[in-house]
Amino acid sequence: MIKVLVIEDHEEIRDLISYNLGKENFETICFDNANEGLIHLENDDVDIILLDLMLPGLKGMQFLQIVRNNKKFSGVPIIIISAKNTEQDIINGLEMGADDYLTKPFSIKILIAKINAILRRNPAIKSKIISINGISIDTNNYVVTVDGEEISLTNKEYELLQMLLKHPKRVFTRNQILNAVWGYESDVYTRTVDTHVSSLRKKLGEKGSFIKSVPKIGYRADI
Amino acid sequence: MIKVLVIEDHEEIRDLISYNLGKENFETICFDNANEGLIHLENDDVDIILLDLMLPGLKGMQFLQIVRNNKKFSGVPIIIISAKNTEQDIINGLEMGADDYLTKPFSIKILIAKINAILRRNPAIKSKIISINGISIDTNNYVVTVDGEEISLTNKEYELLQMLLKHPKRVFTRNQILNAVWGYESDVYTRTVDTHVSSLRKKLGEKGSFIKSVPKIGYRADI
DNA sequence: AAAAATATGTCAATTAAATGTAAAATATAG
DNA sequence: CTATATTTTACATTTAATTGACATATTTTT
Repeated sequence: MIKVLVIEDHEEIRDLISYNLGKENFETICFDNANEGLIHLENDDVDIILLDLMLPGLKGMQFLQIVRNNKKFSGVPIIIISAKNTEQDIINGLEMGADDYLTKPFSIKILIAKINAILRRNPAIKSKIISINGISIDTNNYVVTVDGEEISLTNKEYELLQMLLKHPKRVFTRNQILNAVWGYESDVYTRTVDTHVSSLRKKLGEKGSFIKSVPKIGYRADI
Repeated sequence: MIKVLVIEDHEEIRDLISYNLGKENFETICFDNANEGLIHLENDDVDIILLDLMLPGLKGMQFLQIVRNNKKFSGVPIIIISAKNTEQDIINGLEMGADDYLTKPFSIKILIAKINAILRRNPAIKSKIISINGISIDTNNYVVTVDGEEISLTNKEYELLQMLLKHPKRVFTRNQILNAVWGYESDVYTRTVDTHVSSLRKKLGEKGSFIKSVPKIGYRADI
């Protein structure tokens, strides 16, 4: 699902955007200020940002500048939605790094068409990276690194690792793991999981010990 | 120099655009009809297209459709500049594949800012030669060289190589490759990809080994 | 606390599955 | 019609997954 970060201090506009994008199957995350938006951006990847300029606290243009100067986020498309509608306002916004600029009042349908046009051109290939405690999984590229060193995992090992790390601390039974990694109809021997856990631990080296067995139940990532 | 193809039947507007873009160091190629624009596109690569909709002969929307359905040009950004200014006109234009839509009368400065915003996001448009590790692809001329020696690839091999090298390290599934190289409606057997990988590796000689298979997933350029 | 019962760890052999590639069949271009 | 490119087929090769055996660890019972 496409995640849209909305930074807009007017509640009615936030609700309007949220409601209409929701109908188009976008997931919206809304904030009434840029500071919180920035924090969210640190913690969760988003696909596109809708940004108001006149905000309390951190101003929209400052937010834009921070995001564009940060390597990690600089690829995220940004559409400015603002009541500032002079030629110079628009030029400033675009030159500062916005991908498009809509002036208020705006048509929600045009907004949606513009979001789609931008996403069409930048297929959300942003790498979803799960990274905990020195182990990171680039889920787009199937690349796993331990302390920066790439290690090579087989498909089952990879899927298993991903499952465990997506919910650290949570205990999974062998059957849950079989269902998730092997598929529901598979009639594989439960203990096959153990073999894969074993080889996964081995490949992870020292870090492998974070995979704890929970006797009589299954395994969990104690990390 | 960035080449801008302008398709606009009003001479004053063509001149206005041409003059102002010239000052910004763009090269403009202007036509008063879409047919000639299309022929030009066939013969010379352009970086971005400015398109009027109400034209004599081939209409702007038809032009847009032709360009977007043609694999060779579908990546070229298009900004529509039109007097058609209803919400539905704009939505149609964007949904048909335009990257932006300016309504007349328009600000030339905003136009320039928008062109820059679009080009900023598609840097690949500017660099037409991909060159990594002794393998280089001149995407203007469809020429591939390995250590300076030109090699001859078939079209599918060429497209495949280009796809892999545009995103080194990234893993592509066989289906992603099929969609990108063969097109969405193609009903070609997945393993055909393998055959082409094989012949591509062979033609690349020693360097061919950079194409790594990722078991159960697909291929990637490990380069 | 020791012994018995049960569970997990891991190696090595086996089985299964995916990839590599040559060559035949088909399609396309000139 | 011929040459070339593309797709499919078939089989060889490689790689991964699974199982069984036994060692080690943990839990339960006495």
